Amino acid sequence: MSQSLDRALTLLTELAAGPRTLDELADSVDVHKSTVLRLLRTLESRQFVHRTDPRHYRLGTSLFDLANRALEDRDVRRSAAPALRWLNELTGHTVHLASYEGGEVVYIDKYDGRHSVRMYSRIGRRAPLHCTAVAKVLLAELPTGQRAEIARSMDFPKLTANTITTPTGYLAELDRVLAAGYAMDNAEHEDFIHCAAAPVRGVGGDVLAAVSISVPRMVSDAAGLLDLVPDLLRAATEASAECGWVPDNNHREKDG
Amino acid sequence: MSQSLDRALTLLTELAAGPRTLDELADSVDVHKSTVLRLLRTLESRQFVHRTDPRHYRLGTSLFDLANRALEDRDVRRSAAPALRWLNELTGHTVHLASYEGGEVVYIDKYDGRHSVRMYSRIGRRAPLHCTAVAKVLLAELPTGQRAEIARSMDFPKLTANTITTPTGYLAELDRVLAAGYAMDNAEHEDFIHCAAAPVRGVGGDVLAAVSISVPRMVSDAAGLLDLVPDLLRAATEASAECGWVPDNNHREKDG
DNA sequence: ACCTCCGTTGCGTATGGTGCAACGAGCATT
DNA sequence: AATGCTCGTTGCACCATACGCAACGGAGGT
Repeated sequence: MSQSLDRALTLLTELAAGPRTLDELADSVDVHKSTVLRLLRTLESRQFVHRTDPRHYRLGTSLFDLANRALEDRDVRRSAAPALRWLNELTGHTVHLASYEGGEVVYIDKYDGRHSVRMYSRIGRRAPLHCTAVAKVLLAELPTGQRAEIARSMDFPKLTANTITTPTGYLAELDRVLAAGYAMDNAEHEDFIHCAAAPVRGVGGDVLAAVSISVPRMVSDAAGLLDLVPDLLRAATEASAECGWVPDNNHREKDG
Repeated sequence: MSQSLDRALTLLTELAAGPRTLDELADSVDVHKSTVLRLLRTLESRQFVHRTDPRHYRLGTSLFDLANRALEDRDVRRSAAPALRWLNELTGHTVHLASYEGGEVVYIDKYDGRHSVRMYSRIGRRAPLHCTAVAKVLLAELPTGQRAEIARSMDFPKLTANTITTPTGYLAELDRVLAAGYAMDNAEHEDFIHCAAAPVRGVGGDVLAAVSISVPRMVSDAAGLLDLVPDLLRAATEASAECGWVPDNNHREKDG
């Protein structure tokens, strides 16, 4: 494990929170500032960081370039984009695309809704597993053993009155999602927002990603959210088709 | 300058182009694969890279998180978003936001148009200085000496029939931009697209960013593009207002 | 004009990163 | 089913490299 690289990554993470001075960075990594200076110089030469004035560093252009290049290469993202956009324009609500990788659920695309509500999400941000509709969709079709494993090792911080707080409760919820073909987040993450999510499938029928729609509770109640589910499913189906999915037969029996 | 860090950054850049195996990466950095393996492990432990299967690495979630977090913190971007969105929905064309930093012009936001034309741009990507409307806007108001300096050190690859290929031609163009208050890219970058761009100003009246609108030539000719300029300027003005700009008096005289 | 605060530099040291070579798992080929 | 290949992985010994220290110098404030 490379020490200097690890420190540099810490620096980048720190810089993501906003511009920093050399001293501040040295404190946060807890090494001598000359060391930090060298790392910063290397990062700067590759334009991963950038100094705005002599005393402040911030993240540089290479980082944005890299991240967005990689995002664009995600086939799901590109293929799903038109359907997401359609859903967003049709309903006016915020639409997300998330995928499961490396044990985490990550937002890989986002279309802001017309209601200017403050939303916790951001492209690249990790979504909590226990209280988001996208996570439920993405985990629901994993093998039963793996699901149980994940549920056991998860945290269940209670974020609202409705948050599911136990592994068993969560596994039961995943079963409901599996049966319904879509997932709900009944204000389990934030008090004022509820969501619905549906799977985007690839060639083999496996879940590549999850589309979700987030609606302020002030704008519509549970019934109103349910009314949007057909549109959500239509967008998800269209996105799946773009990803090569062929809806030959139902695949719900295949679970062992 | 840190050797291992530098190598790691090369690895990240390489991975941005798509998934790679250990050997491929070792070749591209030209070091022993065991060394690459260690670097990758460090990157993996911080989730900057992620292995999809035992043999392939790709960029990980931290990178997306970092980049987009930093992007969101850009005040210009957040402040300009509503105006850009408005312009995008009104015209149906692709809208960009770009800023000048560290000697480069970088796209920091993008709203896709309804015409599905292939566009060279991407958030985080660097825009060529000599043939894009955004670059012209961002460079136009720099001090004359700095402008000349930049023009001298620039490259002028001829990309289309209309590309400006000389420093003097470019400086003359910047003067036109300064006088007009907006910039055009008359298919100087790509044969089939032309653009117009206008400045977004901050409290002091200085140019924080540039908004641009890109239109396929198949859809509208030069006159048609000009017709869009008032809308473009309106969006830019609105974005500027959000950034704290107060249009007290014209500041065109202030140039020395 | 002084002082302080911080970024910067040179240098000696030993830590941490490197390449080597051998191992082993997974896959394809016969 | 057995063999050979490819490619990721591990342990080890060496020395290059990244580290901390301490002294320097410039900018900004009082």
